[in-house]
Amino acid sequence: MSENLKLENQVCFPIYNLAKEVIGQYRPILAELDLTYSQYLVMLVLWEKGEQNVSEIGSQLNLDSGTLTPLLKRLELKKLIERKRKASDERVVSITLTKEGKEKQALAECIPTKIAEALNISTEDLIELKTLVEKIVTQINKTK
Amino acid sequence: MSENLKLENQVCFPIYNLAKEVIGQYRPILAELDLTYSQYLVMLVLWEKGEQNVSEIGSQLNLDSGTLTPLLKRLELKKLIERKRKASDERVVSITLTKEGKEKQALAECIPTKIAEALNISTEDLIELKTLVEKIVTQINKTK
DNA sequence: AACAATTAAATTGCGCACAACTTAATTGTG
DNA sequence: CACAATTAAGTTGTGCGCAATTTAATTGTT
Repeated sequence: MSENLKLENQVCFPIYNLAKEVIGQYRPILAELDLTYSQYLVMLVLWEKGEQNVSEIGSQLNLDSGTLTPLLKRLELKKLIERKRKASDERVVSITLTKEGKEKQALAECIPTKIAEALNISTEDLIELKTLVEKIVTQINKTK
Repeated sequence: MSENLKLENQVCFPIYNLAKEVIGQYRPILAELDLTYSQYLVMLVLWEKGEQNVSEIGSQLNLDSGTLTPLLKRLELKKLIERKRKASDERVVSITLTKEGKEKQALAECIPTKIAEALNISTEDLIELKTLVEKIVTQINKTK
C-alpha cells in the first residue's frame, strides 16, 4: 500500500492519542474532586476570572453552548456554580461560583503537580511541547 | 490566585485543544468519504493489515470494545466491512473489508496531503511535533 | 470429565463535542 | 415605531470514549 496511509506515518494519530492519554491521567485525580476534565477547565476559568457568562467561557475553552449548557447544569447540580440570567440582557446567562465552588479551588491546588508527576516528563520537554503545540494551534488558526 | 491554576499555565489544555483542532480539520475532508475520524483510523488499520479482530484493532488504536463494537456496526451498515465470528474461536469477531471498503482506500490517498495543507505547518515542525509527542507517550506508558 | 478462571465482545450508562436548529431577547434600520 | 437582522443560550440528534458489568466461549486444573 502507499506509505502515506500507514498508521505509523500519521501525524495526527499521536496527537489524538496523547490528548486521550493526558486526560486519562487527570481522570482518577479529578475523580477525587468529583470533576471531569472539561468541568475542571470551566472551574479554572471561574477561579481565575470570577463571574463569566456562557459564551465567555466558551470562547476561552473553544466549546459551544451545546457542550456547555448541559455541563454547566451538572456543575450547578453539584452546587459548585449558579446560573442566572442577567437583568440587563435576559439572553445572557451569568455563571458565578458558589461558596462550595470557591472552596474547591484549595483542593485543586495540588493537581498540576500530581499531573506533572504522573506524566513523568521533564519540565524542559513539557515546555518544549507546550511551545510547539501553541505555535501550531496559532498557525492553524491563521488560515481561518 | 496561585499561578499554577491559571489556564494559560496548563500544559494539557493546549494538547486537548490541538487534538480537537486537528480532528476538526479532518471532519469536512472525511465527510466527503462519509467517515468520522475514528472510523478513518479503523479503516487505516484494515487497509494496512487486512483482516483483524476487534481486540487487535483496539490495541493498535487504544480503543476498547465499548467504543469499537458500535463503531464497527456503523461501518458494517455502510457496507465497508463485514463482522463474522471465527469458527476456530467463537468469542473472536473477525473484521474484513468488503469490496466497497477496499475501494475506498483509493479515495483516501489524498487525505494526508489535504490535511498537511489545512494544518499549514512546515514538515519540520510536523516531524518535530510527532517525535516529541511520541516520546512523551512512551514516557507516560513507561510508568504503567 | 467437572468446574473454576480467563478471555473476547457486547451491553449499559454517563459525559462530552459538535452540527443544525429553535427560542427568546436585543439591536439596527427604514 | 415596526420589523428584519442579529445575538445568546438552549435543544436535538449523532458519534465517540471509557468504566463497569454481562454473556458466552475457551482454557486450565484437579
